[in-house]
Amino acid sequence: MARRVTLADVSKAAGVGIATVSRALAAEPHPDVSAATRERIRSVADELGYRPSVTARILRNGGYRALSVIVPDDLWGWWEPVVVSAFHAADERGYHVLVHPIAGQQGGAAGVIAALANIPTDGILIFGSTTDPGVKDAADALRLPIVAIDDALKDTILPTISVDNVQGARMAVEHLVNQGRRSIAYVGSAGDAAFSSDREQGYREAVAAAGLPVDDALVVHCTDSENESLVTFPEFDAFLAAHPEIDAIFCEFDLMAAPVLRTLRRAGRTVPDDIALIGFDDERAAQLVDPPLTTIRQPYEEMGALAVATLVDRANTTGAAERILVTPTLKRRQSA
Amino acid sequence: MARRVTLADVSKAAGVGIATVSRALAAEPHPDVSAATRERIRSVADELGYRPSVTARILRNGGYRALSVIVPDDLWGWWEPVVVSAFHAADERGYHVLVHPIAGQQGGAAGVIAALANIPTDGILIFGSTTDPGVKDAADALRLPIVAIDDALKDTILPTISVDNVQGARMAVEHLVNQGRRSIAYVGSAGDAAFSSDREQGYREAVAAAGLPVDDALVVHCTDSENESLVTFPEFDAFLAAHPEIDAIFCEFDLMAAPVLRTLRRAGRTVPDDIALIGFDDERAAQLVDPPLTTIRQPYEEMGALAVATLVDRANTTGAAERILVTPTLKRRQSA
DNA sequence: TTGTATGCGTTATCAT
DNA sequence: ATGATAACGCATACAA
Repeated sequence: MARRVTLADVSKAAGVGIATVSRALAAEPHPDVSAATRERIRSVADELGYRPSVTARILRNGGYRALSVIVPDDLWGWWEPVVVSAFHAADERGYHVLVHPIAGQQGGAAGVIAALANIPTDGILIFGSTTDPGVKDAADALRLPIVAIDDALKDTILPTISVDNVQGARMAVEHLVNQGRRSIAYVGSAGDAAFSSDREQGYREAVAAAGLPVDDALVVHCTDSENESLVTFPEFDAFLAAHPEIDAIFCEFDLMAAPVLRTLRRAGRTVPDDIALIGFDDERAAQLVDPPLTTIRQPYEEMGALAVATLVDRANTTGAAERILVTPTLKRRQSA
Repeated sequence: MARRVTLADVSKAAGVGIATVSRALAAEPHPDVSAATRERIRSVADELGYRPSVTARILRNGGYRALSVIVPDDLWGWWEPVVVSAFHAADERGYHVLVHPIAGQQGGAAGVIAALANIPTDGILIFGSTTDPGVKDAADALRLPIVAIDDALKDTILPTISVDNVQGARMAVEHLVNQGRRSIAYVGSAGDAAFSSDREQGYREAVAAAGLPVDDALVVHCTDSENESLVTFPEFDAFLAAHPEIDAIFCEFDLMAAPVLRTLRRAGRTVPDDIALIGFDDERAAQLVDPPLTTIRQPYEEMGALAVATLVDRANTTGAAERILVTPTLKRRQSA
């Protein structure tokens, strides 16, 4: 691997001073370098294959700012709009944005953060903070401010931005009630994620608030299959058979709607005429299922901007592990 | 914004030489610095909030290598596995990987590349190279090697890695034929992308090779709706009504299968019993539709690794604008 | 118009 | 065990 070509090399080859070369090659050429020498220097630089050292430039000029976004292996598509809005917010503040997929890297999220030691960056935005305290430790070791976007954890060890899941669930059920639905089922996951219990709680609150009976029998928990071949949820299959009277379903998140819809279809039930269906998240899957899914949308744009603002403004502060809640909106499509 | 704390600051505050501080704070502390002074220096550094300058470190030590991956606004999920494999391939060679979403940045892809002038990077991997010659110009201006992953363009101005679309389409049709299907329709897009004509060509070749009549009437081109509310393709609705006799469909890409399946369902046709359906790409959508889609999978892992290899090995070569074809595989699910 | 010298923050070499 | 100093590659203030 040949040594890199520097200004000194070009200057020597062109028989001029280093400073002249620097001036001639600047992005907007210095006005007081003669056109003749500039052309000559340029061609020499070309010949030698000169490439300026971004690193040296940064060291000399200062002012390089970057934020690192750490994204999980799955959920791609979920966080796309968040990253985009984070980009814009960072841009406005003169920050670059680096995206680092965890993607099976050594040590998971904490490992990725540790690797940031060798990358110029000034802050970390991480999706789905795990319970792993190593994440916080790794960030602390680098003295980098960190904020998470996550609603899966009950106890945050990081400053965290989350959607208000209870409120979103209430909005979903209220929409169903407004459509005249009276027997509303809840289809949730079996896990113990915070968003899971929050959404179920919101469902219960809204059902009660509508003056409808809160019936535990109308709450189904489905187990997520490990492999992709999951076509329907056995739990929901059984539930629907036992409760043909329901006229609406609130799915804990959009992805669950795909298997649920398959079951409904096989049972000859129509959506939304027979049974209305509403999801949560408004991710890609919502547009792919049939019919397109009415859902509760997380305010992704706001979340990204908020994360960057928190990160930058907090750069010199100690970041308390508080949770910032943002408000979801109803996205109406055709399933309810 | 306070000036950054440097080694000199710590050294002054601790009353020791700069070198000692450097040694004490090194990742694996130098053995010949006394434990006492090390502890003292550490606590002083802590107090002052010292953060090493990655930039200065790089300048001094050299050896920093990075590759930039430029990803399009849509298609997230499509390129995820490619990026992941690129990560591993880059890692093996000691390269970092930076991901840059285009995400409405000034000047599109070319603008993103131009902005790389201020980011330490040694090569560019771009998804879906556009016809924009500005992309190549921008990369050339930075003297950065660039390779594209794309199968939409006929004439490549960049070294490009593509899946063999003709072969993939043939594989799809052959699979259908092997299932005993005899009246196979082609549902494609109306655009003039290279993959579009290639896949249609592969379809025609395979139909002919199977001794089946190649009937233009069995080829439908559907117009992509701009807004997301596209539920079915009017062109396909009409086609199905006119050709109830078909027993199989090859969709140009997975995403088209969602609207097609809706039409089929409304017409009371069952998949795969009545009509078999096969897609192309094996992206997320394939697993969400009902039934899960049998499809032709692009070898994403291979593509990412190949791109990195090309980039790194080509670093000092002139990159000819050749096209490297990779072979797809059949991914069997339930629609055919 | 062009050249010389300095400093950006590190680490490594050489002294001490 | 620790300190002074050179060098990484660049851009600029200052001289010429």
